[in-house]
Amino acid sequence: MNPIEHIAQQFAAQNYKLTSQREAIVQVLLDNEKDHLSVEEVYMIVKHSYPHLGLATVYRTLELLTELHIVEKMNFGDGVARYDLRGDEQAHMHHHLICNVCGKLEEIKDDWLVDLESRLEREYGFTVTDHRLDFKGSYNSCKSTGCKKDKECKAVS
Amino acid sequence: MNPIEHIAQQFAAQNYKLTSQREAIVQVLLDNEKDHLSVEEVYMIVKHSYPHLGLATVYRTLELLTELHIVEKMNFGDGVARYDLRGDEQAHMHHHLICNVCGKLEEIKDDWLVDLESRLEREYGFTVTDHRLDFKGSYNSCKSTGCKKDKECKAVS
DNA sequence: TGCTTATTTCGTAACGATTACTAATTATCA
DNA sequence: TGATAATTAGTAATCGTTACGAAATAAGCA
Repeated sequence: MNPIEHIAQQFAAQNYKLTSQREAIVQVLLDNEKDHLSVEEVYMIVKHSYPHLGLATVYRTLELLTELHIVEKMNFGDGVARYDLRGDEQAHMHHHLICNVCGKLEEIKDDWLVDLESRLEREYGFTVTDHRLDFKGSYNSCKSTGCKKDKECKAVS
Repeated sequence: MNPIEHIAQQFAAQNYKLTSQREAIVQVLLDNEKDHLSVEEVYMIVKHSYPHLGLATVYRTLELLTELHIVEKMNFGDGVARYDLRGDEQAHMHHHLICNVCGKLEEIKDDWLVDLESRLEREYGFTVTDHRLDFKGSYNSCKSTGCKKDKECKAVS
């Protein structure tokens, strides 16, 4: 089953319709899976395939996708909400490196925290459903080569 | 040296003055060290000791305290910035538990991530200067007793 | 002490992201 | 088809935050 079909099923399961507008927005997220797009960015991109789509619809759709746990809403302190598609299995394996020099945001998928989470269960009586782990710092290569000019670097702040 | 004096030194070291308004704001933070106050909350509290203090001054002062690394600015997804005094040594030992049931926010000080951070250094060539680790989930006691009525629980969202 | 200059504060206007609202459009289904 | 519900578009309103100009306060110096 391709990703769109899978998402369509998740919509149907909760009695929501995957309209053409919503599908266009989801497609933008799929096409930019590596990024953490803001509403405005999604809006600009989706306009290419769906010129008449309204900004409020992007807000509403991303909110709905968040409720359905198809995307994760995040905030990196730059004043705008950012959204990230997330596979069901990745909830506990999704971390970030944020470079102070170039602003690049790298996503890391690893199961670093499972031990900690079972420890929270034991020692704090706290059952973890989700977590967030961001590291701020700098790539050693950035510090030496002045990576600010690198076009690959996309600042988030 | 008491905390206010220590902070006064940090101000002086960067050629800023610890005015009476700034001192009143810092005192509010010291008095509520366990909480993560928003600007509006600081504003409401500081009015008791300094009725004429303006909202913009609270914004400016908290911004300045952030620059001086005396407080940490955080965002828990409830649409407002929150601020937390932080000791110099705590940068890498400062995590959160956020309860989905009652909204309580618990602060945990532990050195859980030092191993991970040295691993990032080795495997990613990334030097960590700061991190953020939030766990969302629920206290087992909350789930069973309906902790929403507990006055200790302070919602953040 | 007085004068000058820089810093800080105050109140409010402006800004930008987000939400709310109304009318229009589209889908559902009896 | 016709009635009802869901969705969208466009825009006004809201809310947290920032910017701005004028007034107040502090610092430097003759």
